[in-house]
Amino acid sequence: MSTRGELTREKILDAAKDLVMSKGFAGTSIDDVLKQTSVTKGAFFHHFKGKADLARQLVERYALNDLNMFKTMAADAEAATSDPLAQMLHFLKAFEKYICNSQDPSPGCMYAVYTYESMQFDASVRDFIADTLRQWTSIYVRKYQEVIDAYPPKLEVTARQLAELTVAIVEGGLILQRAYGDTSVTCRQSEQLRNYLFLLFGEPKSK
Amino acid sequence: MSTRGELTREKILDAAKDLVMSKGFAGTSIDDVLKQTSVTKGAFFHHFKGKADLARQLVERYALNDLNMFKTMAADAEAATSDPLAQMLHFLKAFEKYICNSQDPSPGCMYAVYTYESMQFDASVRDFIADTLRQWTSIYVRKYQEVIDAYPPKLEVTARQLAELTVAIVEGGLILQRAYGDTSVTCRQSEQLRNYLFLLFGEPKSK
DNA sequence: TTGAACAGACCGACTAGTTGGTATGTTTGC
DNA sequence: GCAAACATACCAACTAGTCGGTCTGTTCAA
Repeated sequence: MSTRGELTREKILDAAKDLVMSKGFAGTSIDDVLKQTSVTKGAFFHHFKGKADLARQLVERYALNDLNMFKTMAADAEAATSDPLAQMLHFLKAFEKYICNSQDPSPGCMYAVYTYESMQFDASVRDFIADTLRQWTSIYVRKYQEVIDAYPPKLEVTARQLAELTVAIVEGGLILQRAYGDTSVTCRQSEQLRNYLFLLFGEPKSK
Repeated sequence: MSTRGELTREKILDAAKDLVMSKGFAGTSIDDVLKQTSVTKGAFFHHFKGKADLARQLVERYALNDLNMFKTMAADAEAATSDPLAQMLHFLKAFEKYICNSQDPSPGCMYAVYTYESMQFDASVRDFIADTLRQWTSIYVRKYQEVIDAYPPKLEVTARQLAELTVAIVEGGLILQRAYGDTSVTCRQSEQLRNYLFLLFGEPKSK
């Protein structure tokens, strides 16, 4: 699988990810990527049809990695306990651990980058982002529905509201984290979400 | 105050804001702004030293408007009631009304744009964003501290945590809102925050 | 075993258009 | 008349993208 060509393609995508994350997509030129990777123009255009193709491949790879990590964490939580609320809390704690232990000083979300430069990209890329984000929330929706079914909430809430809130808190946390240069912000937001869930649903019955 | 020159300067900033919000800063060229405004290059460089200066003036004006609106809403809430919790809820509802009634299909936060293209800008602009965001949260911190002092929270929380959560929920909500093209997302997030505050502090004693 | 045929990976000079920015002149309102 | 406000022509650097060619490894028939 990791032929020579595949290796350079990955190298390009890795560098592009870092550059896009710090300067945005429009702010990153192909020459920037080439300089960073010592890859030549010919090689670049051998692997990518153009800059738009780079954009697409970049976000598609990101989404794949992202959903994989997400699903691994979810499976982890499901293996640890059968109680939906305990699973959710387990998942959130795992996420907090991951974010806090990341040595990246200014991490961020690729979807957010693309969303705030949305008009740069053609509709299919925008749709892909929206779909991925929807897919992401819909997994949360299912989980939260199980929680709501098992634990009558103290206030009327829908699974969708909680799912969107979960995603929004992470996205918002990452922005503050980047702006402040404080790596612990997103963690603290996630803790607050757990607080909210505790107040809504109480303690999980079984550990 | 609104001399002829001031008018074109405002016209440029207005157009630049729209463009930057939809394509990002690096994705917006000076020529784009000129085309949109029918202003000539000479006029542009008469009012702005360069693109970096446009960036600074843009975000400074945004911060000014933003903080003004924020303070107006806060003063409104303080005029309506003297109870800190009731003030906070009043403020959040006013904010929700403002966001929901905005006809802008894909609004967003200029700070978020700049934060995700941060390496485009020099350190002073980045610091300005961080300072403004800090100023924003610190007003929340003071308010939440009053709430905590008056209403013993059901869980141990700091005013800072709640303040950051408030900002994060809005920032995250705006991203989802843009990505989905759904104008009601941020509102719903804010409602969830009010839910959390209700569970933490209960009903305000006085309306 | 060898060498012709082929294919994927890569090179880097080149181009047409765009970029931010400047230099110089003209208009406008007081 | 004078300064702020604006217009126009221009430039050098950079941009994405092209294109003819090379290098390296594999396949396969003789």
